[in-house]
Formats: sequence, structure tokens, C-alpha cells
Amino acid sequence: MNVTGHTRRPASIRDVATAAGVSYQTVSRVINGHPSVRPSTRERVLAAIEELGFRRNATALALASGRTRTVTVLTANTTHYGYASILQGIEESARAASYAVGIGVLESAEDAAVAAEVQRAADAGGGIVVIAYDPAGVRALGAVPAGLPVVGVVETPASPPGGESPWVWTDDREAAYQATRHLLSLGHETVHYVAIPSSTRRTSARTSGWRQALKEAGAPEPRPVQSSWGPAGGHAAALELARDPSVTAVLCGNDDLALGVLRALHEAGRPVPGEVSVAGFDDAPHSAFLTPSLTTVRLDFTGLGRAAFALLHGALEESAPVAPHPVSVPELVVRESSGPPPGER
Amino acid sequence: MNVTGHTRRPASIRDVATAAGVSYQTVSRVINGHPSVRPSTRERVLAAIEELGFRRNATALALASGRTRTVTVLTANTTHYGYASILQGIEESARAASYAVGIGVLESAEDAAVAAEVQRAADAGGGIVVIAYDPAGVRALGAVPAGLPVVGVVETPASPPGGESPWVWTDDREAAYQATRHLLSLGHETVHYVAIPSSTRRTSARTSGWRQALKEAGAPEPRPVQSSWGPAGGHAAALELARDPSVTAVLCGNDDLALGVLRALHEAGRPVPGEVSVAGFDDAPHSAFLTPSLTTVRLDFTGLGRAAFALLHGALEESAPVAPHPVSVPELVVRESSGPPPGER
DNA sequence: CGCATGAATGTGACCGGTCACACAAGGCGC
DNA sequence: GCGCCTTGTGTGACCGGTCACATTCATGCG
Repeated sequence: MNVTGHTRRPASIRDVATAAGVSYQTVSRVINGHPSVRPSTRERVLAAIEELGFRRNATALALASGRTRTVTVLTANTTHYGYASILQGIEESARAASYAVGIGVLESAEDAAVAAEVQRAADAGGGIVVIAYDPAGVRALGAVPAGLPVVGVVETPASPPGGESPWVWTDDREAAYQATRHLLSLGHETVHYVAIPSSTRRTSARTSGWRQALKEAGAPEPRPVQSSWGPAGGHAAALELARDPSVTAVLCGNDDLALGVLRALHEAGRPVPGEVSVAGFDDAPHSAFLTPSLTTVRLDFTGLGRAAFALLHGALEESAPVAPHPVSVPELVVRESSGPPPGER
Repeated sequence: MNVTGHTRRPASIRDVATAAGVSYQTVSRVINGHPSVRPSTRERVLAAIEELGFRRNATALALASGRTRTVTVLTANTTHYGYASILQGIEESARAASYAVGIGVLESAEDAAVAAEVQRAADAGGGIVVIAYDPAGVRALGAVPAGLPVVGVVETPASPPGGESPWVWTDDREAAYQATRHLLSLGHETVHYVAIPSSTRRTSARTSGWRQALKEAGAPEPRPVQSSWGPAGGHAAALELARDPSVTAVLCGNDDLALGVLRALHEAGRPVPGEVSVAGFDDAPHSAFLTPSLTTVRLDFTGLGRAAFALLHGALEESAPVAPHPVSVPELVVRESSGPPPGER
């Protein structure tokens, strides 16, 4: 016990060496489990380590070995359920591999700000995971200098121009396909789509899954409504849909959007699922408790985070296994917000 | 441009020194803005820095200077809105002060696991912020070795036995008081309380604010219902409250809980706010879009995070200002879920 | 004019580990 | 008894910065 109270400098391997009567190199060998250390010597060193409360200095280790054992997560937001879950998944795996997790928030999608954040992440050494579901994230992923170990959590695994990068993703196309088919199978003539902002100029996977289901069923394809990420966006988008009596089924880009849509329909006096059916994506924790509870497609964000780390870990260390992503497939969860259209009850 | 493609070792100050024809120390002086460097020399060094793309190695800086410029946030969860917002607030301030943000999730409240996480945070150097709203967090805060710079984000600023620590907090007592008074002023005889788990054995600030409002109004004080953090807990807790016709107003420990309560009341056929009024805490993003929209007390989590960092920053650096926490006071947000009791409409 | 002073710059040690290599002692084959 | 390999251990340099101190040179002042 340090009774004096003032923090004394922590013990280094040389302190331990002196205490054990060996050289610092021997201490290093003991720490790293090197085989050729005489058992009696090892014993003495371990005793000294114990007595002095020695802990290996992570900074010095990083400097000397060149490996930081750190993963920095770049994300536009930490409060969205999906983003936060991915982060939690990464942290979980990282902790198991005794990696530290750093986080950088991409406040704006402005090039300079994004570049600065990426630089900070690069400075930290180790690997980078970019959550690239939104413009800021996509820009960040593109701004990572070549040669740095990086994994993108992306909407769609498309090759960005001029470079191979590893990505992880969920099968959003399949998810949208399932949800749309579900709504069509209830008897709806078609399904309207309120979209989250697309991260790229290309058609999003969700949009194309929705489109495919419509096409297969021979249903007319309404123009998708572009919206934002949160409930307010869904609410705004649904105000006009609610006025159109031919709208009987709405698929929403995520559960937050769906919440706003539900609200707008309620305000417009259109009962759900009596007149209009609504479905979302993600299966956020609150979705099951809404009134009406929300039909949605569950996505395995935590698994996605774990997969991202696994991939990065494989790139960072030879020995680490590069597992194929064990991300669960999207699962349709049918609840109260979807039902047959008014005519077919 | 590095056309060869293979990553070459980044330039060090000695590389820059060689390129500029000065000593490494002069480069160091330029980097750190030391006054006594001849302008022409400075110019040459800056040119070399630019040309070689030199960036100061954060690891070496940390090792040599002893300062890590890192803050590690320990939290039980990253997906809860409040926790995630605090994290975002910390990150925002940290970024402005060019500190890196690390994150450690307290998976369980088990002593060994918590101690391990705290150790990891301590190993990272720099400061620690512990979100101590729950048992895991409280335990972590207690497990931080004395002498380490730490700030706790706590429910109530109580002195833990045997030590002074800095904390930040919101005025939960006031928040609960306001919400309870609001409900009483609508004419309810009393207000029932569904509580989030208390982080300590002592009465939580929310509970005592609620109690005080009841007492001042001469209202009977029902036994608080202990619940969990999520909607499922609120749902379970409200099942019995819903059966009791004398229950006309329910205050919930947070908005998630309130969501579960709303759902349970709906299932029990008790209209809100027709028969029962419900209020929550936090003003989570979805609360305004629920049906009925939720009366709640807005808490400034982001500000709380900023305050936590400011305090830590002050402890870590002499020069940094130790601002008094500029956390906004709780603000009652009245929405649809609260109204007069059935008799008084 | 000589010397103290300060500006501008360089040298060496250090932070706490790791890596490459040297070296002594002991076992074995010949 | 000699060389050789293996085992156990120590020494020196290094990672990329910072810090303390030495050195050089131009200046100001008595």
C-alpha cells in the first residue's frame, strides 16, 4: 500500500529487474512467456512483478513494437440504435482480443472536417472501422489513406472507384425484399417506400429489394419518397402519403422513420393497420412496444460490429483468424402494424 | 505521391531535420511553436515537414511527455439514448481539445470484470469518465485507483465513503419534482412512480423529488414500483398498475420505461390520457412521435458529457479552464400523454 | 574592449518497452 | 579433450518524441 498518497511512478521492467536481481531483458522474457527462462528465475521475477504491482506500459509497448492494438471507430452519430449497436459489437470483440476501442464522431460531412477525423484515427495507429451508412461515413471511408488497415460497415458491398477495401454489410436487399413480399402477400396492390438518405449515388440495396419484390408481383412501382434518418423525417414524408387514399402499405427505411410515419397517419386519421400497413427496418428496442407494435425486419447490428472487428483483426495480425462474417440473416418480425388492406378485411 | 504503393515508414522528426539541414531538436521547437527559432530556419523546417508529410507520432509523444491526451469512457451500454448522448457530448468536447476518446463497455457488474475494465482504462493513461447510473458503473467508479484523474457522471452527487471525487450530474430531483407537480396540478390525487433501478442503496434523486412534490401537495405516497431500464420493464411493471382503477397518473423513470407503460395501459384498455396520465424522463428522440406523444422532462445529456470532459480536462492540465458545469436545467415538456383525471374532464 | 546576456541551435540522456546479438555454461558426439 | 549446439542470461541499440544542458554567436553595457 502506498500510504503517502501521492502517486508514485509505476514500476517499469527495470525496477522489476533490480528487485529480482536479473536483467530487464529477462523480465521482458518472463512477461512474454519466452521458453528459455529457468523456472526458478521465472519464479523470482513473477514475485517481483507481484510485489511491485508492475503493469506493462501500453504506450511504450506500442512505440517499441509498432503495434497499437487499437481500433478506432468513425461514425456520424452514436445515438442511433443501429450505429450504437455496431459500436457495441465492435467493442465486445475488441475487448476479447484485448484491443482498445477509440471513437471519432463525424460531426459534419464537410470534406475538411472528415479528413481531420480520419487523420486523427490514423494517428492513433491500429485499425479503423468506418460506419459508412451516410454521406459523412462514405466520405470518411474514401478519405482513409491507402495502406491503412480499414474496414467499412456499408450498406452495399460495391467497389468504390480505384481501390479494394474490405467491408461488412447486412443483406439489406433481402430484408427489403422480405418485408415488401410480406405486405404484398397481405393483399396490398403495391407498397410505397419512404427511404433513408442514400449513402451513394447508386440505388440502395433496400430500394432494389423493394423494387424486385414489386416487379415479381407485377405491382406498380410508386416513386420512393426520399427522407431523412429520424422520426421527424418520416413524419414529414408521410404527410403527403397520408392524403393519398390509394396508399395502403408503406415500407420505411428504418424504425425511426416508421415511427414518424405512424404518427403522421394517426394525425391524418388513417388507422394502422386498418387502412394503412406500415413496416420498418432494424427492430429497434422500442418497436415492439409501440401502439400499434411495428412490423419490421430485424438486422444483426451487433454481429455486424463483431464481423467488422474480426476482419480488421485478421488484417492486423497474421495469427488472427479471418472468419467469414457470421452476421445473422435479416429476419422478418410481423407485428400489429401490418394487415390486409381495407377492402379485404 | 508514393507510387510504389507499399507503405513506407512515416517521416520522423529526424527525417525532417535531415531534409531541412537542422537538428531534430530544432524541428521539435518548430512543431511546438518555440519562440527562439530564426524565421528563415522555421520556414525551411516547415517546408520539409510539408514535403515529407510529417505528422507527429502520438505514441512517441505520449511516451516521452507522459501525457496521453486520452479520455476513456466506461459505460454499461452504448445503445441507451442517455448514455449515447453523454458519450457524444464527451467526444465533442474532447475533439475540440484534441483528445482521443476511448470506450470500455462494462458487460457485467461482476467485480472481476469491472476491475479488469477499469485497469484497461487506467492503462490507456489520460483520464477516465465513468457513467455511473447503474450498478456496473457505480462499481467501476469505486474501483478506480486513487490518484487517477476520473470524473463520474452520477445520478446524485453523494460522497462515496472515503474519498473526494469530482462528479457531474443533472438535477434529477428538480426534474422529478416538476413532472410530479405538473401531474398533480392537472387534478390527479396522487402520482404513481415506476422507478429505474437505483444505482446505490440510497433513495434516488428522482424518487425524492417525486416524494417531495407529493408531500407538499398532501397527496398520498404510493409505494414506488421498481423496474428495469427498458420498455419491457415498464410493460411488466404497469401490468399491475393498470388493474388498479385508482391509478390515474404514472411517472416513469425514463422514456423507455414510459413506452412500456403506455403499451401495458393500452393492452389493459385504459386510454391515455383519458383515464391515466403518463410522464417520463429524458425526452428521447422518439418520445415526441409516440401516440399519444409523451410528456417528459428533457435532460441535457450532451451538456452533461461536455461538463464531464471539461472537469477532467481541468484536472489533467493546469492551463485548461475548470468551468462550472454549464448543464442546462431540466425542462418539462408537456405533450399528449398527460391530462386531467377521468372525473375532472 | 571585455564580459555578461540572450537568442539560436546542437548534443546526450531519457520515457519503457522490444529486438538483435553476444556470451557463458552445460550436454553431446567424436 | 575439442568443437558444436542448446539453454539461459545480459548488453546495446532502437522506436520517435521530449527535456536538460552545452555551445556558438551577436548584442548591449559599463
